Amino acid sequence: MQLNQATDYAFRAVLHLALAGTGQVVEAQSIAREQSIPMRFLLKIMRSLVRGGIVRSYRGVGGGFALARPAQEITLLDVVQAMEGPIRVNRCLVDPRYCSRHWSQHCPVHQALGQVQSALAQALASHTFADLALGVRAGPTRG
Amino acid sequence: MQLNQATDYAFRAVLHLALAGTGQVVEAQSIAREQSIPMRFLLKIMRSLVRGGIVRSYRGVGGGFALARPAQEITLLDVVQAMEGPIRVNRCLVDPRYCSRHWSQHCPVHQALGQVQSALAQALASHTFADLALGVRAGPTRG
DNA sequence: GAATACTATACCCGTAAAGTATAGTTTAGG
DNA sequence: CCTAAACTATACTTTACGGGTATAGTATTC
Repeated sequence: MQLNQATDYAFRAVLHLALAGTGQVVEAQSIAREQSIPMRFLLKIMRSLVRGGIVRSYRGVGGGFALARPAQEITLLDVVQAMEGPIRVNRCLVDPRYCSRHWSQHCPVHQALGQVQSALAQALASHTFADLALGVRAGPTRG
Repeated sequence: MQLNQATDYAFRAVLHLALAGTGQVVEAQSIAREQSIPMRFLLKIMRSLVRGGIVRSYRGVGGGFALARPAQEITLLDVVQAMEGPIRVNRCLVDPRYCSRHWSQHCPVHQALGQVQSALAQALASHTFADLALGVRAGPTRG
């Protein structure tokens, strides 16, 4: 029940780009350095974010990465999904092989977890990187 | 971002006991058989639930397991915590070693994930095993 | 006191997380 | 058009953990 390290790094990287400004190209080198992310691992992460349509990449001299759309249109959920695929609290929610034990179609655990999963997705979707960037600029609020 | 198999089994086991009735002793053998859980693995799981104060165990001939308190006082959250420890969406929320990158105390990612985690805990806590048991008895509702 | 049923540790194996390495492709600029 | 900069693709390594099994032990009932 935990996000993995790569996803956490991805949050920092996207926030970094959001702070630079939408469309502003930043090279991996500087993201890695300032966010303390191992360079090669960051590049791997960035490729997932590119595939997910969250950032754009620019190759060659003067290249780098930039947000593919405004920060207020990128949520935590978008990043989690780009990094880890669709969220699923329990594989039984998605793979019928794991849900046919004894109650088959009408399993109450299944139903309850479905609601939990929706709540989780909604919570993740309610935070945009514009909000987060604001949080940084506003200074310490120690939530 | 997924509950593990042991936790899923634990849900089934606790629900099984809830259906038997609070205080009603059921032996592991029959839980394992009816819920399709490997016997020895189930015993391991039950020990976590005992430690977590969710079920009581009875040794010796005629022994087994029973809910330690009424089903309406046991939530999905209780079981998750008994099985996996306190939920934490990101280790940075709990281990300062993982949160001091660049923004140190006032990290906006940290704050946002804190809210997500609260939402998740609340969603899990909103389902009791009395509710789930009702769902079973009510028959297929296909949520 | 023997059979039953849970307890405690410790072990095993496969897979995935986390990170590294090597080779390749695109682009800017001289 | 060649070179260096910067991302891409793939594959590999290492470690940890999930999922499960095995062995020996302890309590309880009859």
